Amino acid sequence: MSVKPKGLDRINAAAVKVIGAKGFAEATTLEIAAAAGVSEGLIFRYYKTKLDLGLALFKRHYQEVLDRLTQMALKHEDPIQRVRGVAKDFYLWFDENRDVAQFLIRTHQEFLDKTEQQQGFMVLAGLALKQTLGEALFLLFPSDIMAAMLVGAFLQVCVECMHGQVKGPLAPQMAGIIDAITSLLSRAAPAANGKEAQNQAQQ
Amino acid sequence: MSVKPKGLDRINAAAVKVIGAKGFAEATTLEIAAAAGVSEGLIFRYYKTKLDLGLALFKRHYQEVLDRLTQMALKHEDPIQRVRGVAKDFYLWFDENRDVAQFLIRTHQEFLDKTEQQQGFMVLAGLALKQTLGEALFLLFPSDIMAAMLVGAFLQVCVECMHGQVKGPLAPQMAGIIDAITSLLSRAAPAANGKEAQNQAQQ
Amino acid sequence: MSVKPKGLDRINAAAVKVIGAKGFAEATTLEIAAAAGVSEGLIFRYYKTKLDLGLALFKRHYQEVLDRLTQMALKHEDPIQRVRGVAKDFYLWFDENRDVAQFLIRTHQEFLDKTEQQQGFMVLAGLALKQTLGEALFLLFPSDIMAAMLVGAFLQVCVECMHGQVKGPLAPQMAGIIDAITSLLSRAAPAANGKEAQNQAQQ
Amino acid sequence: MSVKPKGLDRINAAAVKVIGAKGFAEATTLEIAAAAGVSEGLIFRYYKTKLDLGLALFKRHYQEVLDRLTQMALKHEDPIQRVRGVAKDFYLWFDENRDVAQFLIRTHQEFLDKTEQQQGFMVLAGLALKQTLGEALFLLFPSDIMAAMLVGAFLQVCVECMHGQVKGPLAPQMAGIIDAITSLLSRAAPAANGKEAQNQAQQ
DNA sequence: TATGAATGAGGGTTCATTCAT
DNA sequence: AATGAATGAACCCTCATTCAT
Repeated sequence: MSVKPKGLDRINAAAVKVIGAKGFAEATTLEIAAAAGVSEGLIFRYYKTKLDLGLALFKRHYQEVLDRLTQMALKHEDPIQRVRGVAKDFYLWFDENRDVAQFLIRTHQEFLDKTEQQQGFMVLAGLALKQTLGEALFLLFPSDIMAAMLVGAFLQVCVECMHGQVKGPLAPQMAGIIDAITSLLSRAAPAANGKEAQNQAQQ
Repeated sequence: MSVKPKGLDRINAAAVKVIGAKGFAEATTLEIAAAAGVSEGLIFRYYKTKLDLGLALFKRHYQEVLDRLTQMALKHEDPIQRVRGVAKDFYLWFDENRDVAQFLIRTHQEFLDKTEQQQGFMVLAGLALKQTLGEALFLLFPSDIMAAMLVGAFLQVCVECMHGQVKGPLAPQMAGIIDAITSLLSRAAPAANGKEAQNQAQQ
Repeated sequence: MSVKPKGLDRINAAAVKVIGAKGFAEATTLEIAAAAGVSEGLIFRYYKTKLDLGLALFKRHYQEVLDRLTQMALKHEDPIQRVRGVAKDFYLWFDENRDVAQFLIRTHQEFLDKTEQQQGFMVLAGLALKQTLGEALFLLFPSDIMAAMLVGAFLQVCVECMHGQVKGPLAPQMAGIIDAITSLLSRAAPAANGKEAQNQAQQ
Repeated sequence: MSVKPKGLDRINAAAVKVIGAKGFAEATTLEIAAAAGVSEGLIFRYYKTKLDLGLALFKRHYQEVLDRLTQMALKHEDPIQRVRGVAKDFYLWFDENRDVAQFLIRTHQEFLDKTEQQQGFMVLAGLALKQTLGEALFLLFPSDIMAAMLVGAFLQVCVECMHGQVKGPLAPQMAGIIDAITSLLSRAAPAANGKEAQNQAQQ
């Protein structure tokens, strides 16, 4: 088993912090090196290019959070409880890993295109929606759009928090909202299926 | 017969398109000039700085869309109808002004801070929520978070559309969803009632 | 006789003022045009290049002041009186033509090299020295150095005035000094001739 | 055996030479880099700005020469001897440091304003005049004008030398002139007297 | 492994000069 | 005679990347 060099860890942590704070393009390698307390050249011993660095970190942490949320999803049998658990855990993760979260949220739009990653977030959200509300809903509304709205609603709270428009730890504030939504879903799920027939008739 | 637009107009159009496609930092003035079919130097006759160009374009178009949505909001007395009208018009605008929409959505996070603009979107969303669901809701849940979720849900659809995850014109696809949501709101909001449902059914 | 176009005059005056204030390199054609109240392009109807403009103006005004001082020199028979008259008139000219004076003083180092002008100032000063103190002096001291010192002493006062280190109209302040110097010269001239013999002996 | 100077040193030397030869505005960073035998970008590792480079070099060398002349002044008790020593040393310095001298003389007018430097030359000259000729003189003539004339007389010789109007090393040529002037001063100043003349004659 | 001096391609910006009107 | 939009060369400056040590 290889001994992980100390320099690399510091570079990675610094890169996540700096890129998360300023965006990938605005973050300079000099700045990252300074934040890591190493020389600029050392970065290129571990990564061939700056993009390599960004991409590697993105893949790793994106996979991490995906794994964590998947793990959490497996703890609940009931689809609605599953959504509730995952959503709450997501904000717990956000509060505990602000640096990584900020990094991922700031970069995922530009990095997702450059990765083989299967657009995990959206797919996951679509899956959750299907399981929660039933397949039937998607005969009515396009699943990709529904997934986008779901993801957007939860993500935007983080974005506003990153920009200081929303304060403090999110998990406690979101807990009540998530409870309310899931309880709404419990009642809406059968209703949606009922309404579906009506709406389809109207079209 | 359209008059061939010259100089400034072509620069503005090209800047909106290029910056919208690649982001502000990644868009180069040379690229913008090439897209406009003019020399690079000409840009700086009209704008002191690249940032000036971006900011000026942002302010103008951001104000335009805000005005348009405000205008649309005034057409409806009933808060829920207002939300419905504005939401639908928003996607109409998005479909008709893809370039501008893409530009605004890509840049608003970084440019809003550099403007005196009153963070219009979030404030507007918060206001709409208050009027629609009643003040009472905000004793339960923080208004800024609710506004963020609302904005995020509607905006993310555009974002996914920009990235090709969601296809085609959005207005037709969103119409049904917006109707469903507003009808859901009618039942959720105690202030609004059956006649809303009637109205929707009549359309 | 050709009618002098009004545009040209305004350009010339503006150029003298702007170049005199900021130096040739720092003055832009746009600025000159703006100060003249004409379009930038018009400058190039009258002058092929910016350097042309500067050089033409320099030659004209340099010749003017040289002529004026020469004229003044002719009014006095006695060499010492001649120096006194010319020196006093020089500062009168400076006070009355601040713009032109500033222009000439700021540009003469760089423009003199680019002209066929016979380095008029230095030659004139050398001539004046010879006439005033006698040829004999130059067996002792190199005439070009003496001329440089003389010119430098009188010019530097103008320079400091231009930079605000010396205040107000110069002519009144210099009158007394010039009188003192010429009266000193009257007494020194024979003395210098006397000392010359001694010094030559020592070498 | 001289150690081959690297990086910063070569840039500094090249900048002094190029700026001294062409003036600050006309000297380009590319030219300076070429003269130093380094890449253009390296300049900006050591100086944030071209102006920074010019100003830093100016401050350093201006202080150096001021210190040197002050040092020299302290070696003489008698004011007139002091002036004589400083003046002669000034031209010695000029001959030995042509590059730096040319740089300082060409730039001091524009750089002195941008520095906290206390306008050293003029103040020094004023001080020297007071000590040499006595305060009484300044009841007659404004001290700033007298200082300007003194500085101008000595500086202009350098300027003409820089422009090739005056040839060769200046120190030997100026020695006699400085002696003559100081001996003239001895007779003009009531405080100083015959023993000065004696001292000079003995040399 | 680690440094940091050095590079060079490319970006934003300025400005004298041209040209259609 | 006069305009001012348009050009393009050249400038200052940034920064990812390389390399000798």
